[in-house]
Amino acid sequence: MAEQRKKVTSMQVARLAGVSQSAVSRTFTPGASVSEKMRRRVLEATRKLSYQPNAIARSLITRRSNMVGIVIANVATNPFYPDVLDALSRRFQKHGQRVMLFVVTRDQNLDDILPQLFEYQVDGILITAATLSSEMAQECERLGTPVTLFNRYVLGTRASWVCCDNVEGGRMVARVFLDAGHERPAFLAGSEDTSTSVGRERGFTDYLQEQGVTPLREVGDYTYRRAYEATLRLLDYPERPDAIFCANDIMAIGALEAIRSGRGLRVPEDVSVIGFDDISMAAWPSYNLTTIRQPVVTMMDESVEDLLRRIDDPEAPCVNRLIPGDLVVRGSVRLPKGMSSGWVITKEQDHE
Amino acid sequence: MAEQRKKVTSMQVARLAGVSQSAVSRTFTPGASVSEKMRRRVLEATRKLSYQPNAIARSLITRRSNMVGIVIANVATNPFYPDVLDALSRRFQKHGQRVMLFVVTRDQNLDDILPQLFEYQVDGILITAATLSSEMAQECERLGTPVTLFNRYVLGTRASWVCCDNVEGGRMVARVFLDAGHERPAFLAGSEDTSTSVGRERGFTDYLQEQGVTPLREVGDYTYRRAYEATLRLLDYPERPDAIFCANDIMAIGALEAIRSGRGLRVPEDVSVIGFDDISMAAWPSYNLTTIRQPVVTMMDESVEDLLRRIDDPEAPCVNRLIPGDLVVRGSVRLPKGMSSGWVITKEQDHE
DNA sequence: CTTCAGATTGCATAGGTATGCACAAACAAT
DNA sequence: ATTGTTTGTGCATACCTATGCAATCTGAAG
Repeated sequence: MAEQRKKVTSMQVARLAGVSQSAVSRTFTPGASVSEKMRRRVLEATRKLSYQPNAIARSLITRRSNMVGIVIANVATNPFYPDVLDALSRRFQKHGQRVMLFVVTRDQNLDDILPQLFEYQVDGILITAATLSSEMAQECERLGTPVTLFNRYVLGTRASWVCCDNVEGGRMVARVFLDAGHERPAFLAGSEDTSTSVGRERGFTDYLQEQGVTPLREVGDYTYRRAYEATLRLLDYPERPDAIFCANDIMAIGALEAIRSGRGLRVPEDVSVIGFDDISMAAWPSYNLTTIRQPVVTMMDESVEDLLRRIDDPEAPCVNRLIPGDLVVRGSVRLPKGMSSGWVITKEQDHE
Repeated sequence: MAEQRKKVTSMQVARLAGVSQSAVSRTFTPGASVSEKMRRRVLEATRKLSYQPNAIARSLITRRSNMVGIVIANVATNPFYPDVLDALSRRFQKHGQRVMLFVVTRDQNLDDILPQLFEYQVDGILITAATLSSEMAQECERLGTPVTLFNRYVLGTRASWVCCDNVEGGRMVARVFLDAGHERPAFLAGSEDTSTSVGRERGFTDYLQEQGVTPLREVGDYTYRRAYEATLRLLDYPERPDAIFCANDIMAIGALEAIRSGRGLRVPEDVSVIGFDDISMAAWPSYNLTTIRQPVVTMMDESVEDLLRRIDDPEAPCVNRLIPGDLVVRGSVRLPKGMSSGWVITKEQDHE
C-alpha cells in the first residue's frame, strides 16, 4: 500500500475501477441504481485506496448535513444533565445524525451560539437547560431549522418543547409536606430566570397559599455550594423551617449536608427535604432522598423523535408536551399517614 | 423583510451590493484585501438579506473544517468526565473549533466511530477515557489527522497523550496506608482493560509487595453500583481488609456507602478508604474522601494546546506527558503520624 | 504629465459529491 | 424481428465559497 498523503476522492476510485464517478457515488448512496457487478468493482477499488466518502462535500450538494446541534448548560454542575447528554447523543447517533455540541453557561446568551450552528447547516437543534430568545426562535423559523427545547418552554414561537410538569410537581411536594404535618415549609429556588425553578415554585407556593401557609424562601442557584449556604441561612431564621423543597436534587443534597454537617440537625426528624429530578445519587444510602422523578426517558424519546420527524418533514407540526413526574418516596421526609418509603406516587393516584 | 425560504448565498449578497462574489468572500475572510468602502457595502447587503456564510462550503475548499472530534466514555457514570467534557469543549470553542461529539461506552470499539469523524473531515481528534486500536492510530496517521489521548496512552504510534501518573499515585496511596499502620490493604479495580486502573493497581501493589504485603483485590468496574457490591464482598473476607484503595472516586463513594450503610462499619475507624480523581463530591461532608487529585486543569490545557498546535502544524512533534497527581488528605483515612487532614501532598514532598 | 508601486477588484476555477437527463443495454412479450 | 419495458451507466451540472492571477485603480514621486 503506497504512501499517500493526499485525500483520495471518488474520482480516483472511479479511475482505478474503470467506471464513472457517478458509479462510485451511487455505490455509496443507499437505494441508488447500481448493478451488483459494478458495486463489487467499486468496493474493490475503494478498499485498495482506502477511500472514504467526504461528508462535507455530500452535505454541500444534498443540503443535508446529518448533523444536529445540541446546546446544553450545567453539564458540570448538575448530574442530571450528563445523563441527558449521554442518552440524547446516543439516540441521535443511532439515527445517523452526528452531534455538534455546545456547552454554555446557564445565563449565556444563545444569540452567538446558534449562528455558529446555522453556519454549519445543522439539520436541527436541541436545546437543553437553556433559553431561546424570541429573535433567535424567529431566525430558526426563517431558516427552516427545527428546534426542540428540552426542559424549557417558550410560547408563541414555532418551536417544540418537551417538559416535565413542574407546577404539578411542586404541588405534589407541598401536599406531602402538609399531609405530614409540617408547618413551616421553605422553598429553595434554583436560578431565578429558569422556567423550571419558577414553575416548581409556583406549584408549591400556590398549593400552600390555598391552605393558608406562606413558605420561606432562599435561592440556591441550582448549585450544590449555593444551596449549602442558602440552607444555612434558612436554618438561622427565627422560625426555623421544618421542611425544605429544593428545586433540584443536587441542591437538595447540598441542603442535607448543610442540615446535618453544618448545623448538626437530623433529617427527617428535624427537617424534611424533598428534591426534584431523581438523579442516581438520590438513591444512595447517605441521602436517601425523596424527590420528584423527571420522566426523563419519555422526555428524551419524545424530543428526539420530534426533532427527527421535523427534520424529515419541515411541515410537521410542533409538539408541546408537558409530562407529569412521579413522587419517589424515600427517607428524607417525614411520612404522612398511610405512605411508605419506597412508594412511587403518580399524579393520578390519590394517597389519602 | 421579505419571506425567503431559500438559503441566501454570497452570490445574492454580491448582486444586491453590486459587487463580485469574491468581494463578499473577502469581507468575511480575516486579513483579506478589501477597501473600507466595499466592506461597508457588503455588510449592508449582508444585513438586509440576513446572509450567513456557509461553513460547509468553506470547509470544502479550504480543507479545514474547524471541527474537532471529541470521543468520550463514561460521561453518565463518572462525574469526573462531565467536568472534563465541559471544560474541553469550552476551550475548543474559545479557539474557534466546533466540537463533534461521540459518546461511547467504555468497551465500545472506536473502529466504527473514527471513520465517521474522518468522513466529516475533522481537523483533529481528542479521545477521552477510551482506547485507540493500533490500526486506527495508523489510519489517523495516514490521513494526517492528529489525535490526542486524554487519560489513556498508547505506545508506538504517532499519537499524543496526556495522562496522570497513575503508577506514582498508586504508590503514594500504598505508602499512606502502610505509614498509618494498616495491615490488610485491598485494591478495588476499575475496568480491567483500562490503562488507568492497571497503572494505579501496579503502583499500589508494587509498593506493598516491596514491603512484603499482598493486597486483597476485587473489581468495581468504575461504577458506583459494582463498587458497592464488590466492597460488600471484600468486607466478608475472613481477613477483613482495614484499608481500601479504589481506582476512582465514584467507586470510593460506593465503597463508603457499602461500609457504613451496608455493613454498619465506620470510616476510618474500621476501614480507611482512598479514591482517585478528586471529583467535587469527594469534598462533601458525608464523604470527606481522601483521594489522589488528578491535575485536570493542566491535563486539559496541555491536551487542547497540543491538539491545536498539531492542527496548525502537521509536522509538530507529538507530546507524551505524564503529570503527577497530588494526595489530598481528608477524613476517610486513618492518618499516619505527622499528617493532618486538609493537607495536599505532592510527589516531591516527603511526609515523614 | 509620466512612471511606478501598492492597493483593490473581478474573473475564473477548484474543492468532492449527488443527481436529472439522455442514452445504452438487457430482456420480455408479441 | 419488432416493440416496449426495465435496469444500468455516463455526462454534465449544481452545491457555495476561497483564492491565484491579471486587470484596474489610486496616489505619490519625479
